[in-house]
Amino acid sequence: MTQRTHARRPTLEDVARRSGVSKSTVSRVINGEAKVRAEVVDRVRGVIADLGYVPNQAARQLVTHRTGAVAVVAAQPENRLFLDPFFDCLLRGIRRELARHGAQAVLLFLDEPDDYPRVADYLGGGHVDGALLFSLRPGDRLPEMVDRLGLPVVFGGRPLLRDGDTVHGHAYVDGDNRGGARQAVQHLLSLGRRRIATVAGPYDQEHSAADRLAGYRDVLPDAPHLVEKADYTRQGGADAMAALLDRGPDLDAVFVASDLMAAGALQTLRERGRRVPQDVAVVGFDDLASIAESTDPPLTTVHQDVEGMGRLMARLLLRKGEGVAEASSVVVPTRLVRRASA
Amino acid sequence: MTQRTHARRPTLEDVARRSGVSKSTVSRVINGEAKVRAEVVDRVRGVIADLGYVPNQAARQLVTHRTGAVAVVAAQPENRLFLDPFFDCLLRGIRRELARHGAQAVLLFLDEPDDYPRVADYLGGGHVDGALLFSLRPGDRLPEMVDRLGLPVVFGGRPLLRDGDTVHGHAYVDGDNRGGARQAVQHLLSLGRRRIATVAGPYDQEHSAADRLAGYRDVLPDAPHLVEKADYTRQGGADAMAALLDRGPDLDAVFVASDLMAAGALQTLRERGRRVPQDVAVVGFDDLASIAESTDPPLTTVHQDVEGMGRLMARLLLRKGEGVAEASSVVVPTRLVRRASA
DNA sequence: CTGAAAGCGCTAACAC
DNA sequence: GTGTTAGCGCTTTCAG
Repeated sequence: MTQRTHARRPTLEDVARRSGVSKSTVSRVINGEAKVRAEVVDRVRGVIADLGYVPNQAARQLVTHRTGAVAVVAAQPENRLFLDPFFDCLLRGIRRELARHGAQAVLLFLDEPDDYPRVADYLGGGHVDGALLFSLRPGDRLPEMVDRLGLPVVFGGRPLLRDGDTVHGHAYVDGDNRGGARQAVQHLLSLGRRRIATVAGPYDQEHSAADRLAGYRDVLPDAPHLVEKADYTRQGGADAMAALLDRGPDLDAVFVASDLMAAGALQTLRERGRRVPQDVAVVGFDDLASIAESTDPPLTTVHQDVEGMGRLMARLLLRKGEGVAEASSVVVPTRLVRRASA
Repeated sequence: MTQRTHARRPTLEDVARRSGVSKSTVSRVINGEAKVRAEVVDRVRGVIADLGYVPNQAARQLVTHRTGAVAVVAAQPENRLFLDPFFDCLLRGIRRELARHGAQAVLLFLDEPDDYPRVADYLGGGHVDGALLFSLRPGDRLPEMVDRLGLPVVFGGRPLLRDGDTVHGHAYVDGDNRGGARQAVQHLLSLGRRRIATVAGPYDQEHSAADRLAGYRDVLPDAPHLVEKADYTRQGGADAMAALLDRGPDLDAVFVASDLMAAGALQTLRERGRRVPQDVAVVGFDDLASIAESTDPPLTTVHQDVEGMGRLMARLLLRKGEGVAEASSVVVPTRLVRRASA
């Protein structure tokens, strides 16, 4: 004898009847069309409020083909995403820009293999007007799944495919990872440092990491490379720094491929009694205020406008949804921000 | 002259025509109903694959009133959520349980005031079958908005209302914050500690923090309380610990209301040259593996089955959606996990 | 400015 | 087993 709690929700028809007008008129009021008498508008609005009427999106969607929602899909390997302020910042940019256009961002996670078909169904089911895709593993099958659905998509970071090549026709937004890394290493060089090591990101997994490492190599073409790979986490950075010190005790500078890892590296350096920047100069990457400004010493790092990148992604997607030809990809420039660590 | 990229997507009708059966039959095949000849099933399946047909959820939803999606809504004050493994863990539990039932979790953030109406519209628009609500500020208006929509809802943590009272009839899942805090402080007492301080959470903002502080007071009814409030962040914990040491240099134990803050507190203690646990015993709260097991020394802390709480929330919501009477709220027990810090 | 009518794509009785 | 028939709640021509 359990009783359903909610009565039938009021429909457009109910509102129409109560206001003594037709459904069309109510619809016009709701959608803010101009050609309705002010008096009628008020009456209808009143009834809507009275009844607590909320439009049924499914019905509306069925005819307009628009949902007002955009999916942000992120693979979440080993919690990385959640603990990295980078994503937080990017997401904020996305949300703000979408909000400006009245669209709701909904975040989906890709975690276990089972998630793929469900997420693909969701994306294909017309729940959203488009999707922003992130941190997919190389060769991830989601891009093609989404392709087949004909859903507008923009990638965060240049997508890495199975064959190591970039998808054609897929719009993406990325920072200038290689150029930024060059700036960082050149700066260290200009400081007179000669034994410059690097803590790289997971360059076999992510383009950004591979590109930053390439930038390091660009500037130091024949130096004996002192490279240690980490996983973009703070702890990973700390461990990699330790390994670097073991392998090259005489290093006098290090380019760390993310601020979060750099924070870890600084901690290791402190524990090992190296002064920063006197003994070892450190440059990070990202310039996330929450990290770079509060490390000890504050971090010299490569700045990316992360929130701006998020906004840009949203804007590209929205434009794509409007059927504007090929939304082109964009690479956002970086610049070095000097603080105390180098 | 921009051209829409995608042709009209195939509909159920198209599939029916191509397979030489009626729409109903195709519908039956799709929804896995038994009473269809195997031969027909195969044929229809073939056509579906050929055409790349994907059901239009809006249409389906319009008649079934089900979406297969559940919203997880979280206020995200000052990035806290994203940087706290607690939420990560909870969310994992939620996602796993929902996935088991074939439902997709979609995460929405409440950040700026503008977000409220949009999120309320989204929730009320029939995009989801229910919502899981988190970390709302006291007196948050979302609960009533959602109430009016008649959307099934379960809260994470006992909801704090404007008048400081708990909503009636709202299901919630919470840890035994007060009891857990008592266990922690009693443990410190049993260790022979007598000057027991506490780093509290934002007790004016969150029930969990208020309850944990109450538990501390329960055990130490007349001791001179050494309480410092922080904001559930690592840095906040570090700062609060410093303040505590300034105010009570002779303290010999501290109960810190979250593992993340405890990690910060340990760092401060180390910097101030206090040995843990010899000089100061430390107990945390949450028992998040990613933190508690990797601090130095490993953290003695109050264990909560966070992932389990997430699963439970999902289960309660699903049950509610099925119209099962009042899904009751549940308080999950805690237990002390001894490691090296106390 | 407003109303009538025709769907959008799907499911669910109900017949056959 | 399978087809027929109504809608679900909304927007959108098209008349008036």
